[in-house]
Amino acid sequence: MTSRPPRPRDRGIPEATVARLPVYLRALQALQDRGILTVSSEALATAAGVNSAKLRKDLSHLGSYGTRGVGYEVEYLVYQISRELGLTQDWAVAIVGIGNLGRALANYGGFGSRGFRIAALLDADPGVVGQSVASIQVRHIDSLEEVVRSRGVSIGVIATPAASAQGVASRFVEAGVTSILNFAPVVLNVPDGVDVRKVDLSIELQILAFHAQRRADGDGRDARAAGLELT
Amino acid sequence: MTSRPPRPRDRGIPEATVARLPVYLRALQALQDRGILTVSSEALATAAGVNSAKLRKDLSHLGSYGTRGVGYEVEYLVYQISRELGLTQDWAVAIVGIGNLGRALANYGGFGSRGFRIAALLDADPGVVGQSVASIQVRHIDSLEEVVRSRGVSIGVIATPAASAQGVASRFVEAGVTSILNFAPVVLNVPDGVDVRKVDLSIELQILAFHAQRRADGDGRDARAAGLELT
DNA sequence: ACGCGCTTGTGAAAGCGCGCACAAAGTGGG
DNA sequence: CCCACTTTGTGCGCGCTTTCACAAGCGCGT
Ligand SMILES: NC(=O)c1ccc[n+]([C@@H]2O[C@H](COP(=O)([O-])OP(=O)(O)OC[C@H]3O[C@@H](n4cnc5c(N)ncnc54)[C@H](O)[C@@H]3O)[C@@H](O)[C@H]2O)c1
Ligand SMILES: NC(=O)c1ccc[n+]([C@@H]2O[C@H](COP(=O)([O-])OP(=O)(O)OC[C@H]3O[C@@H](n4cnc5c(N)ncnc54)[C@H](O)[C@@H]3O)[C@@H](O)[C@H]2O)c1
Repeated sequence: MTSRPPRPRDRGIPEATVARLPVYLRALQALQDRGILTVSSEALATAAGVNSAKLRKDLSHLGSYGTRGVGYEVEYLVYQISRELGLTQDWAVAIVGIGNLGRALANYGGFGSRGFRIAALLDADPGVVGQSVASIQVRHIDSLEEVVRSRGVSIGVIATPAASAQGVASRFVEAGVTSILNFAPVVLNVPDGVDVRKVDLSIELQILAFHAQRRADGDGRDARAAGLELT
Repeated sequence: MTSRPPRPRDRGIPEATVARLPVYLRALQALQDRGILTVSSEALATAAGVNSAKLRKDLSHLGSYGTRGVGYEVEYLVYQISRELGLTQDWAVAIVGIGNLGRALANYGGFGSRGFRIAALLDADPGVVGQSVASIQVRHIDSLEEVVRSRGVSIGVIATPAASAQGVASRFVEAGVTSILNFAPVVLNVPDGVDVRKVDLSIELQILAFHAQRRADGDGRDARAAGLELT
């Protein structure tokens, strides 16, 4: 739709690379904690569980931050990746649906450490509203628009039952939230320009089951399909 | 590798297709609940949030189950996909680490409905062991091997802190579990033949942040990069 | 019986991502 | 100063994935 040829700027980092940057970042921070100052692509790739050429190509998209013959300076790379991912600013997150999963998310300490701050918890159940979860008062879903505006919420997390998810998503969008993380097992319908990511545990299990079944079938008929037989 | 002629259906289903089959399955079951008997690729694709040509190609990997001019019979397709994914048998799942997340998973009702049965809960904390979560007694991690054997566990879920995850994974593998779903933010090291899938909420948020920042940058300097400005 | 409209199944092309392999660039020792 | 060694950055080919486009197939109405 928008013109592609007349856009010489190469701001486009491949999606696959973006998905791996957080993994590199975590590995780098682990190295930093151990007092390590520089790291080679080979070592970092091993820590991140990827091929070293892929790692180098990924990093090359952010610029040339390595030194040939030496490697990458850990601290500088942490900063560059953080900046590229937008983690140098802090992001206000609102969680809707404070049930089993919503509570676990609210109580999870690992978010705040990376620039994400839980700014609000919302639920529709009068029995839940008013409760204090992880030192945050749960507010009623009707105040979503007000909360988004007043707290500057830019990321919405949906942890409601599937039936309510689309409604919540629409309200998020209307309130101006353009980034949504959805845990409900439904396909959300949102306008262009709104970014939705889905986490679906059930799908992950089904994919595991598929491969497990295939291994089992193969063992029966084909015998040497996989290098199993551990112990 | 294996002979082509004596194998009517090609056993190799592309990975990308496998990842989408559960989505189709869920959409089909929603249609089934509404009493709909047949569906076109176009309608099902919309419900699943994909391109219709992609859906048809995906389904063609399982065989020719559609009728030209009509579409697909919902019930038959549900059966075929379920069978292909291995959901016609039931899978015993063990969850290790009964903290915030482990409890949410244990209390989640959506697993049982698709062939997955929570067979055991395990933890290392003496204060947690013995507790009853979702009507299941939490057992000590030391009994992992025994539990895996006696309950026929084939899928292991890791919801422990990152520091313990590799150890738990190794014990799962040694006990014969070849499918692992990992929620801890670490790269697990396992032998060939063991299938590990990772769910990392923190990474999802970081990817959202990246795109959100890019949109914000574009709006400031470039103005018409995305079709935002809702309402 | 036949033709019309609808929908599937699939070639073909384009796009994207991965990993090999190597030249370029830097380091350190002599 | 030079040479041997290390490690980055990337050109290139390959295979997987997506999408287009259309012939073949099916049902229905006449
Ligand atoms: N618990 C898990 O481990 C798990 C695993 C996979 C998927 N999920 C999905 O995550 C979602 C939440 O699961 P859960 O186990 O926490 O469910 P839950 O029933 O425990 O909690 C849902 C919460 O959402 C609230 N809610 C319902 N409608 C709402 C609305 N319109 N606005 C605001 N709040 C509303 C309810 O009051 C409740 O507190 C579900 O869609 C589920 O399928 C959960
Ligand atoms: N809670 C969340 O929403 C969330 C979000 C993203 C990631 N995670 C990840 O999921 C994991 C669990 O998170 P949580 O919030 O439930 O943590 P938690 O601390 O609440 O629970 C961890 C549980 O694991 C048990 N445990 C520790 N070591 C063990 C071992 N060796 N064997 C068996 N059990 C052991 C602990 O006793 C505890 O009960 C962590 O790795 C976390 O990073 C959690």
